[in-house]
Amino acid sequence: MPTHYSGSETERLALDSYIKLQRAAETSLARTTAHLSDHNLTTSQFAILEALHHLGMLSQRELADKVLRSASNISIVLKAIEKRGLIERERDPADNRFMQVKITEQGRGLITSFFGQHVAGIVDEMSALTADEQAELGRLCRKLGLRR
Amino acid sequence: MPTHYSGSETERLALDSYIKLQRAAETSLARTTAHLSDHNLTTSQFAILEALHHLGMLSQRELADKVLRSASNISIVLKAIEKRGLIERERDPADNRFMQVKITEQGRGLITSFFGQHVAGIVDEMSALTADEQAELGRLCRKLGLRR
DNA sequence: TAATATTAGTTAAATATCAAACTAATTGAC
DNA sequence: GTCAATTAGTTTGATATTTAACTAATATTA
Repeated sequence: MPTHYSGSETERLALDSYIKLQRAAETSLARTTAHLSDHNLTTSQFAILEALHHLGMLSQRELADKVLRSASNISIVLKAIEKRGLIERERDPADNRFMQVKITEQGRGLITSFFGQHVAGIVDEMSALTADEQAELGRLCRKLGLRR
Repeated sequence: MPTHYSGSETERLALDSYIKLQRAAETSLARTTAHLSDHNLTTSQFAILEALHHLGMLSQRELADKVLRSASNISIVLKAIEKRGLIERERDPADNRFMQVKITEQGRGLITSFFGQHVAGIVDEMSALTADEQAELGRLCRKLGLRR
């Protein structure tokens, strides 16, 4: 017979809010990124292109920190979108360890071609909550994320 | 020159709460599952074992629905933990399409050996928020996740 | 300045992930 | 009752992801 979890009220509350947070983030992400395959982009590729589009030239280290991925992961995803001509990179002359990564005109064209719809999808997704609720969700998530 | 996003207030609010939700979920997940490697378990393997531990015997389809993964993914992750003796499965005699997947004593022993610490880690993680805030976060996430 | 430590990036090996194509079993429609 | 449609699960091919081991470049320090 399976034993269902039954701890203190504190535990139940923490586990319940934790799992709801994970579920909401996962389903919202899935719904708002489903359209990316129409442009032959993965979520990871899009995240990198978006960062480069909005922030300009970045090193791979900075990119890794922005999108919360390992350096090796960035290396591999960049290789794919570089081959496709969406980004380009070269060594920093001032410090040859660094790569200077930037989005190409083609990459910028691709992003801008659907960025409006992408944002509209996120606005629609979040419209399940009122403006006050969205603000409160943001506040709670920031407080949780900034922990430690 | 990078152009930073600047849309309506509605858009800014939606994008801001959306990205904070994604960030909080990702960092909380990373922090609360970091210890799993001590037991040679991946997050996916743990999610499946946990579901089987708490819910008893499940088909692979049910398991896929529980952990929000594709059927093919379940198939592959189960193969790994089956080889390790943590789960076992056999065809359902009543309907030979179904597999009946269940956790083994060894699997149950492994889970129970650290489940207390796992829960404690989640409680600690969520303790960045007050009880009222956790309840509100849960409510907002549920409302968002149940969308449509 | 020479040895050491740190940092950026790549590669390798392992697992995860999905969609699509597939097999096998059951259900439904006629 | 037979054939079509559906459902469960597996395999394949592609990309993602991490850690660890590695190379190359810069910084530190003695």
